[in-house]
Amino acid sequence: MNLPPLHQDFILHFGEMGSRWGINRTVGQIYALLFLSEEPLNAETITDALSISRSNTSMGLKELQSWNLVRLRHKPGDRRDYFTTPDDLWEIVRTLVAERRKREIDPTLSTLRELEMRGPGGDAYAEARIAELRELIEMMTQFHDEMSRMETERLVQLMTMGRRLGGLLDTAQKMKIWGKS
Amino acid sequence: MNLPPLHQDFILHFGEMGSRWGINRTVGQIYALLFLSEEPLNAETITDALSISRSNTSMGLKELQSWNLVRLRHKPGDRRDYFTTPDDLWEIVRTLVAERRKREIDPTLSTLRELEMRGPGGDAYAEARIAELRELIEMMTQFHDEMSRMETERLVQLMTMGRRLGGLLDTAQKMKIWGKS
DNA sequence: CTTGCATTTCAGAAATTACTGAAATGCGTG
DNA sequence: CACGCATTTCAGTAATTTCTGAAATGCAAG
Repeated sequence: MNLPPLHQDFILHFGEMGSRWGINRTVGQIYALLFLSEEPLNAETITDALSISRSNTSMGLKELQSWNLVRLRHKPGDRRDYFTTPDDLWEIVRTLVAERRKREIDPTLSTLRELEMRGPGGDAYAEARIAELRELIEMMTQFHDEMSRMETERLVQLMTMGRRLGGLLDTAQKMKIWGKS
Repeated sequence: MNLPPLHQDFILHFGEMGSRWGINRTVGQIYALLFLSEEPLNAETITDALSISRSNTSMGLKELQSWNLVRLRHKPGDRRDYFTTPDDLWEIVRTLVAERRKREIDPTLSTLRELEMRGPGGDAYAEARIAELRELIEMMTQFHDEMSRMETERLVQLMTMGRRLGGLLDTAQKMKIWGKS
C-alpha cells in the first residue's frame, strides 16, 4: 500500500470499522479508497493501492455493488470499469440505511409476524414480548420512511434543530397539528 | 436445544441476525432467550436450553454485560447469578445505540479530527471529503443526543407523527420556533 | 483454613470467513 | 470468429473467530 499518510490512515481505520459491521476489512478499505478519490478508479488501481489480489478486488467490488454503495463509470476509449462513490454524503447514508433495513429489519419483521400468526401457545409473556418488539420495529421503520421522504435540505434542518426538538413537540401538540396515529 | 417451537425459532433467528452485527451467533441466542423469559435465568439454565458449553455461556454473558444489555439479579439463598433483559424495549434500543456509538462513532470521530489536524497536505479533495464526513457524523450524533434526552413517551409521540413531519417543519419554520443553529 | 459450589480463564480444536492464483468466462474489435 | 483484454469464478489455503473441556480462581459458609 503506497499511499499518502492521510489516505493510508483513513483507509486503515475504515478497514477496521468495516469488520465491526457485516462487511470485511478489504471491502471497507476499497470503499474508503474510493471515497477519498475525486476520480473514478478501476480495479487494477485499487488492487495496487491496497496491495491485495486482483480477485479479492473483484469480490469486494461485487459486494459493494450489491450494497448499491458504488457507481459504475466508463471512460471513452477504455473498456475497464471505473468506480466512484456518490458526491452527496446523505445519499450514502440513505443507501446504507435502506440496505441494512432490507437485509436485517425486513426479514426480522417477517419472522416476528410469522411467529405471531401461530396464535396463543401457552407462553403469554413470550408472545407479548414478541408482539411488543414487532410494534417497536414497525414504529421505527415508519419513522424512517417519513424521514427518507424528506429531501436533504429538510433533513439537515431537522438535524440542526438541536435542543429545540422537545419544545417543538410541545408547541405542535398544543396546536393540535397532529392527532392520534 | 429443547424449547417450545416459538422460542426455538425466535432464538435461531436472532442468532443468525447477531452474526450480521458485530456479535456472534451464541451471544445473539443467549440474548433472545433472556428476552423471552419473564424470570431471570442462570448460566446453567442457559447452557442447557441452548446446548452449548458452560464456558461459552460464561463468555457470552460477559460480552452481553460489556454491552450493558443484561442485568444481573440475585435470588435469596441462591448464590448463582441470574440474568434478565430490561422490560422497557426503548431502554434496550437506547443502550444499543449508545454502545454502538461508543464503539464505532466516537473512535471514528477522533480519527477524522486527528486527520484534519494534520493540515493541508496536497490533496484538497480528500481533505474536504474527510471534513464533510466529520461534519455529517457530528450532526447526526447531536441529533441523537437530542433524541436521547427525550423520555420514552415523547419519543413514541415523535415516531408516530407519521407523514406529518415535513408539514410540522414548515409550520415551525413559519412561526420561527427556532432560528439558525 | 478448608470445603463446595459457581464462575472465569485459557490453550487447543473446530468452524467459519477471507484471500489467492489459476482457470474460465465475457465481450468488444479487427 | 478468433484475439486480446478485463472481469469473474472457484477450489484450495490462510487467517480469524468461535467453541470446548480442563484447570484455575473466587468466594461464602462452616
